[in-house]
Amino acid sequence: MERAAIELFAASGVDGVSIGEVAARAGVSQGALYRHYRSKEELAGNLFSTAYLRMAAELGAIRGRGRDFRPRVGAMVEHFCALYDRDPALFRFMLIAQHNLLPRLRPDQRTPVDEVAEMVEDAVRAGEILPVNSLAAAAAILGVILQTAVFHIYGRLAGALAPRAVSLTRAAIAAVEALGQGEA
Amino acid sequence: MERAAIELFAASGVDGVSIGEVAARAGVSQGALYRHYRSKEELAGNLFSTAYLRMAAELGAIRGRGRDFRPRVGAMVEHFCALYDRDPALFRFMLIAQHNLLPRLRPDQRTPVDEVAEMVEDAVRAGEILPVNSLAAAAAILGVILQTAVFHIYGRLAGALAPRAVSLTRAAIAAVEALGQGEA
Amino acid sequence: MERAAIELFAASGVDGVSIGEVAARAGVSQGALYRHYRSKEELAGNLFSTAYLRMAAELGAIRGRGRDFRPRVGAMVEHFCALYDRDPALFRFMLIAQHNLLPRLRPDQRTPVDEVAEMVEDAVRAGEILPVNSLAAAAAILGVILQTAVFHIYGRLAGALAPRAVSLTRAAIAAVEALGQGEA
Amino acid sequence: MERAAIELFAASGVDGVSIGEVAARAGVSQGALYRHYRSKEELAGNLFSTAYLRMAAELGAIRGRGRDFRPRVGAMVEHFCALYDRDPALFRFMLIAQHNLLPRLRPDQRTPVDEVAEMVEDAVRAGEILPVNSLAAAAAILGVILQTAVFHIYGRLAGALAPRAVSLTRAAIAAVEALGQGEA
DNA sequence: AATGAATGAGCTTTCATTCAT
DNA sequence: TATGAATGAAAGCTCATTCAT
Repeated sequence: MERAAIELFAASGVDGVSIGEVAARAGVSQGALYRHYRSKEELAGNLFSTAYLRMAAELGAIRGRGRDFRPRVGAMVEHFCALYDRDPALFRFMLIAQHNLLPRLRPDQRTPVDEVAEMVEDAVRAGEILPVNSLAAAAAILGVILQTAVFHIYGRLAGALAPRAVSLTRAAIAAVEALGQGEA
Repeated sequence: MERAAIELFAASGVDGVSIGEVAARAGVSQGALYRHYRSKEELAGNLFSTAYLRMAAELGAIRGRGRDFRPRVGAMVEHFCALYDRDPALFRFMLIAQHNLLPRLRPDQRTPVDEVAEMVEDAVRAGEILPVNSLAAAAAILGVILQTAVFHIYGRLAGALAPRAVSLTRAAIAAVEALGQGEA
Repeated sequence: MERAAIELFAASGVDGVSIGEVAARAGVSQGALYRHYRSKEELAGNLFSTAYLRMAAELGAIRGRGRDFRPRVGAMVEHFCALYDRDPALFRFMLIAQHNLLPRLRPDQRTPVDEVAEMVEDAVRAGEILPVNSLAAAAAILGVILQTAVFHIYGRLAGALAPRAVSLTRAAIAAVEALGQGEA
Repeated sequence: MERAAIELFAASGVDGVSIGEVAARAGVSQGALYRHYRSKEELAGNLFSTAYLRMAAELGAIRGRGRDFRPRVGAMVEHFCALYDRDPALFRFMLIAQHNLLPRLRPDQRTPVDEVAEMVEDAVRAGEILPVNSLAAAAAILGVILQTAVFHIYGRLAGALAPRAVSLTRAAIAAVEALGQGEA
């Protein structure tokens, strides 16, 4: 059921898919959906929150596994690539749905953005990189990764994302370092 | 009318806005909209195509004004920042709507992606940067810019985008150079 | 303008044609139609009444030209065939539109049905045919003619209607005579 | 639901009746109609096809029950009269709707016209009547019946149709025989 | 007098949601 | 508990009609 919803939402957007289509693809009745979710909005919101916060937790775990900036960025990039390769529909769903569903998160919930930004702050504190606005840096890191994923989704780039992980990591780090050089 | 539509589409997505709402905000009747656009889809599609292709043309003009890679990237980044600062609603509309509306473009129409990628190819040919997959490089450049804009939209970053143009340019160029170092 | 309306109404029915389509085919603006007719219903009603009452008047004239039953029936049949061959659209319009527009006629207006029925009464009075319900006889006469026209419209019968006039006349008269034999 | 639709369509034509009116008369919601028929056009089309093809099948059965021309015509006429008396709304619906809905039938589907025409061909082959164009003959037979029904619908003739069956049969046969006399 | 943009009511259709079975 | 028919509130769209120019 969740699978059916994610695939359809990824293809047509939440508003572009009816409950009937989700039920049909899931092989259950329309009414059955309402036993698990009180409304379509709750269905979409739950799916998004679950995936988004889980990604945040996984990035948090990566952050907890090491101390050095470069390997941490590398591990995060690899994580994004692995998720994309394993479940492009889920990835696309998150990219599309964030515009409508991000505001539903409670302000205290840790997001992937928070984790990336905090990792940058760690690196600044440790003197590994020049001082930099951590959110601006997070934007650069995520932008490099996500826009590459978008190009894969739209067919501009072919193949799996994982083979690009090394160069994406290098690009993300270079971008952050370049940002820092302006703060002097 | 176009303004009303862009602002509402930017706020709630095309599917999240009814023709009635567009008409009400534009101060005209619903029927009047259909004198100008044959359907809601055509309205959204026209608005998107116009803005998207215009951006491509402007990037193309920038490409035509100079030869050197770094100033060109700088001019493009500034162009994006200026558009964002001048019309954040239009910017947000393009970011949101691309997922549904990009497939409506004819394959022969030049997009911003094409222009950025070609600029990268120019630089490779001129020996200004190491050889690199031009689309991967375009993804890095656009990712750095657009994700920063997204953070502004969501309030993660404050103020205008223009002041960030210089450091964004540096970050974008650094990212592309870093990508090239992997191709050796 | 009237021509355009008749052709379109004949093809799709009055309700199936918009004022805009009539105006477009007539080469005038929509507003211009309202200078001549106060509403679409008046347009359709006027066209129908004019054609229908004119046909009645012409049948009345035929009735006035002779006394004998058989030649009168023949002249009427020929008249129907000629109208069909000259203007099938008008014929089809009358056949289709009567269901909606007949009730708009004033009860005192003489219709084709009245003329045919009265011709039958003349013949009964003159002893040319056995006594018969004149409306039942009119139904037989008109039925033979009109259903043949319908078959031409739908392509079941090909060519012009005029060549069938003689046999249709014979059939119509035979039907009336057969009706009369039951009244004994 | 079907009943409500037939009665309303018979009174005002398919285009003259809204789905809301059908639903109201049927005592269900508008949406409920769409569980059974995908569109108003499908509703009208199904009702027409069902009734029209059923009539064809019943005429076919009559044709199969006997061999001789006159009793067959009589049985068919009686069948039309009985249908009219039992369900004048359905009869009127078929008369009105054929102009729009006949083209929806597949060419291979047998219609009442086919059955009547084939019955005529049988009679010609058996030497019961003079050679005659079977479709022209079918037009005469159907015209005599249907135009009489039309007169009943419009109040020109009163009472039930069944009492007219015998004389209508005589008239129809006489008309066909008269047609044949022209072919010599 | 003619135009054609604008109106607003009404139409067909969809769909999230409910509920009897 | 699961189903799917029914609901009713919109939505997108059309169109007869009006009216400023």
